[in-house]
Amino acid sequence: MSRSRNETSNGAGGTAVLRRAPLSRERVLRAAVVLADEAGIDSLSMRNLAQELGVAPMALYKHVANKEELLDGMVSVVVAEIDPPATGRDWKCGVREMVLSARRALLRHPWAPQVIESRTQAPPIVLDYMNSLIGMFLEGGLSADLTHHAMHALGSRMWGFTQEVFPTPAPPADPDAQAVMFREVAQRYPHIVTIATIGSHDEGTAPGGGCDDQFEFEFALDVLLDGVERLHQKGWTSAGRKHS
Amino acid sequence: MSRSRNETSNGAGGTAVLRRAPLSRERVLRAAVVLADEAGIDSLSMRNLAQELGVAPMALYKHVANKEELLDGMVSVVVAEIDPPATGRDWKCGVREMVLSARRALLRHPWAPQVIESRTQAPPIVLDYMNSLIGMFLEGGLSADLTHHAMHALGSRMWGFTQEVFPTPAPPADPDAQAVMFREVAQRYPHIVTIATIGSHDEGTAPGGGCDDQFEFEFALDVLLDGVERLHQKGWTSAGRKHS
DNA sequence: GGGTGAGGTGTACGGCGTACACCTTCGATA
DNA sequence: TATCGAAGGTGTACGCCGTACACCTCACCC
Repeated sequence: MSRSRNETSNGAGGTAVLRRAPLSRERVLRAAVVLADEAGIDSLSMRNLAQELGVAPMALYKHVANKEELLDGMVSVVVAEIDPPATGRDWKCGVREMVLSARRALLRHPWAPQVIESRTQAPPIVLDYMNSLIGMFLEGGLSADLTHHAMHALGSRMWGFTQEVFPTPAPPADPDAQAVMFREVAQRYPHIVTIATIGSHDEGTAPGGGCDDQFEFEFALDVLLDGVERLHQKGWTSAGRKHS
Repeated sequence: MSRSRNETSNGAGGTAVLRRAPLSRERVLRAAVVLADEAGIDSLSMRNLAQELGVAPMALYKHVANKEELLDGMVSVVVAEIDPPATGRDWKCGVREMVLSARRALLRHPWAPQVIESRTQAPPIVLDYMNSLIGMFLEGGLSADLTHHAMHALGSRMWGFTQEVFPTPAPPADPDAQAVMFREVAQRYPHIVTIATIGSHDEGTAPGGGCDDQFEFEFALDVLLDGVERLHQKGWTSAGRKHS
């Protein structure tokens, strides 16, 4: 409808006449990230994304091969947001800092863990990230052997998230039903109730009511890094342990 | 077609005339597990499962509310395969043994990790499992506080798997292309190549060629358990660390 | 000025989960 | 023994999904 002359000649070339902002892989990926951020990953269908961009669904396939590649691209966008750590630090601090930066990026995109775990190929930028993490271990003096296993031990935590399997069920709204359920739960799962009701002073009624995710994450990360450090200091090699 | 008298009166009641084995929640769940085991989780659609059972798709909905509940049930079937550890052991051995039993169960059902991670509610048997894990920590003398964080730190590893994000890409078949790619990879990701080519003596050509998953799992599990044990011996509490 | 290739469109196909109305069967009850 | 109601199974249909394929348009270049 309203395509005025004003939209013309917007760049160095000086000859482009744009009816609408032209699609590009970049634009598609960014729109996908925004859509997933705002509407949830379940709302990210090729059709929805196309609509968001004011374009026919099939137009997207001129810029991404298929939905899998779209998801790969979205992961790349997120990983590109991870900051490299300040240089010249202790390897443990460096790794810690970088992983926590990854975590900050992931928290901005709640869909990312799930999508990352579903990938079957690592995009190049993802390998770059892993490469620099490994580099920090190696430059810190850890053996390639120990570094290898440390990376495996980090697992998904190197992306800044811990898959929280079976998230806490929300307690029922009705206070009576809540009391009944609490009694039943306490009887069948006494240990769960024991550990769930310490620390969460505000909300002691439901298992795991108020965990501090950030604290849990750093706790686990530090246990791992401290453990690896200790093994390093002991001169650990996998040979001595392989069949014990 | 061929429903003979031979199929009648097959049980205690003595009056049942069966045209085919009757459906039941139990049968549906077990068939779903078998189908997922054999054909992969992607082949598990309500339609496929119904066909496998010789039944119309909608018949399944008389036994499970919807596909989510079907998946919940399948997880329950797998978790039921986990053996409780021998009693009277050190807490660390007990936990270790039980987690490794969980791992054995999971390895029999390769689809399980993915399905477990997609659950939003824990079925009762899953809570039973967590409850008994927690019980072992507590009976071992660990504080509820430390146990709580230890469980979080275990994360998905308490189910016997480590989500291997970005699995190793398969090297190209063509040996020439393989050599070229290896050079490129070594240039861009030197650290990855460094840690990938140690230890895997048979297959040193591709990153991460031949990792021993079981070893990696136990390594990480032991780092965590040892770390927790050390904190326990030091009388660790979360209070001292919460804002350091 | 005609050809070319990149980018966008429209239609259609086969799959999915499942709502809904329906039919059959069978045990419990009047 | 007649009736009824519930439990279990069926068939159809709807609205999603990813995407193959043929087509159109139009800027650009020889």
